[in-house]
Amino acid sequence: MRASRFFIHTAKEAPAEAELVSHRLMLRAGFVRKAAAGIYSWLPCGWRVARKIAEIVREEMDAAGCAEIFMPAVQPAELWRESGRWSVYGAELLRFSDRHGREFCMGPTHEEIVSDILRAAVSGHRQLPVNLYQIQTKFRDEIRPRFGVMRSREFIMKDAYSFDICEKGMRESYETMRRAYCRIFDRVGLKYRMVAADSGAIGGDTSHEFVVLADSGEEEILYDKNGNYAANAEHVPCAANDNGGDGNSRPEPREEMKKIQTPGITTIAALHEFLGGKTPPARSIKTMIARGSNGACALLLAGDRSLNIAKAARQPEIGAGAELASAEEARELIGAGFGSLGPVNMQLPVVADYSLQKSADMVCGANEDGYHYVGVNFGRDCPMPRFADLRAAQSGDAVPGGEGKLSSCRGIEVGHIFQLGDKYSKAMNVCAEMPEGGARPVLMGCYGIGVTRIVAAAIEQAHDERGMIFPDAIAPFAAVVIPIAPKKSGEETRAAAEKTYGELRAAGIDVLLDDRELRPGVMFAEADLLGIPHRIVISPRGLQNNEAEYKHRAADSPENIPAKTAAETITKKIRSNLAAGAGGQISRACQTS
RNA sequence: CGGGGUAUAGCGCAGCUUGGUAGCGCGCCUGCUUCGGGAGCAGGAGGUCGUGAGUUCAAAUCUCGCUACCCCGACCA
Repeated sequence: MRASRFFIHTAKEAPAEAELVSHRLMLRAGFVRKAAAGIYSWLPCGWRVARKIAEIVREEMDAAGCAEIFMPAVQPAELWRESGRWSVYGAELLRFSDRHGREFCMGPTHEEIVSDILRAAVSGHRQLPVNLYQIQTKFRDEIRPRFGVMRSREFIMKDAYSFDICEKGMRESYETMRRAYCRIFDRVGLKYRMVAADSGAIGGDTSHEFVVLADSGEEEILYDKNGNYAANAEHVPCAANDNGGDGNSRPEPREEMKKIQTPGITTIAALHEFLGGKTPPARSIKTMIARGSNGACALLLAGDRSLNIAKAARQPEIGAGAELASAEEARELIGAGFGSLGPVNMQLPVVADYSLQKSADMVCGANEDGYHYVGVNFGRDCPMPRFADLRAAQSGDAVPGGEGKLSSCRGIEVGHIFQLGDKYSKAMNVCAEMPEGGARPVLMGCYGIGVTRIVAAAIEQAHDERGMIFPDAIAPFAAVVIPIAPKKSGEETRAAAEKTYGELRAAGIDVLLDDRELRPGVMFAEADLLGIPHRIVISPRGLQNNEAEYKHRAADSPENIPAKTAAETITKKIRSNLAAGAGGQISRACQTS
């Protein structure tokens, strides 16, 4: 591609609205242009990156035995009513009507449509298994779109759906996808981890997330440095024998329970200070009121720990749809506000986190505004609560089922694979005649990759003050040839640049020739901003010694190489980089559970 | 959805307090010079000041409504 005929519009300044690095750089580099909140046009440079990612995904999905289809972005309400999701999905589903008043939505995902396709086409087990995928625009009406294409409302996603007749088959399909995903992210060239996303109601590996490592990521990952464990922090179980804090130190009560006046004290930190620092937050009882389908319940945690609401939902006292009660509800149920609650004389059922199991002489609210109890002990001053795993795991907790402590890092979710079982096939009657006779719902899996989000994640992961730094496989161009050729005396330089450019093209390298005859500084700045990994500069000065200058985007300084064989040299580098990503050997990032 | 903020040329901003018919930088166009890290000089194009109403002789500026966008919050008692 010749820069003179391409569409490169960069800016020195980014619009004020962008605060995330990737968003700023994408706007400065002219990757995208916003059309509305969370809705973007993809301009040529950005689109090249997105396309390259999509193409890698496509190749690996095809190689894994999936068949590409293309489903409608606009979907009829009737299918969503059939699956039950029309009423469940909420405001994130963008709904509208056509001229006849028929209801539709913009697809946030495609289980309904693909199920409808399957039930029409498949009737017997001999036609399965099948795995269909598409690369499509999705729409989710996010409450608050932000970070550019990282959390946009309209985005491009690869979604695949597998259909099997038995659980073993579903697991095999899942495993095939897991491996394909590892190959995809290896090839894309990013640092990532596959992490457990659900410890499993069904048991086993039912869901994995693929997370690109970046400090600005919204997901927290907890992992074992020895590589035996990695999971989304939200899904890390805390074991019964891991009590955290200083909870192991005082098994026997030493103090009598006393009620003390604590005017205006409603936080653990304020209480700690009020008590003169004597009772650490770990021995303060944090009492929260949660309710779900089964009722309301008081949850107790060590004061230095946080609740994981999903874990609360697993308690029989609470049940599905668990939410924390509002301050008004708490007052109605208990008669005291937040910060003054506690297990002593608590009318609601009580469940305590393991973090309190070995604590004695604790502090808690007195269920009366302005009062706390000190010297509280379970079993003596209030009934011994049932202990359960309620808290959010954090760095320093024990590795589940293993040795040592968890470490923490941040990442961006770019892929997620699930075993769905018969949830949709049952609701939508996707059945197949089984080998043993009789029709049964088929078992599904679904597998997503955020194509456009990967663009932002890649930039988030690798950039410097001058701009983006792309891996070879997804850079807008793998290489750029820059002639430094003054209008009057640059004939020879231009010719040499053309020659190198031609040779690179002939070798199949995706190369940009910057033939715009701009000042060198401008061309360098743009090449750096765009993150083009390999740069060859041809100058009159170099040509006198038969040399070209080569610099990798991430390198500190350039090196001189023979001009004659410059194209060959770069071709070799790029080919070896691409081969390393597609090496067949799945990277270590994928070997954690 | 609650709170806060912003809206002036393609982008970044000033002007608004104290009303008088719009300006700066980047970018764009023309010319000359320059040519290894976002050039210099000279000339030029480009704006219904988000939108609707109101106040006024006069509104970017004051008042009210609307819309869009951004930020914070919407689980830690």
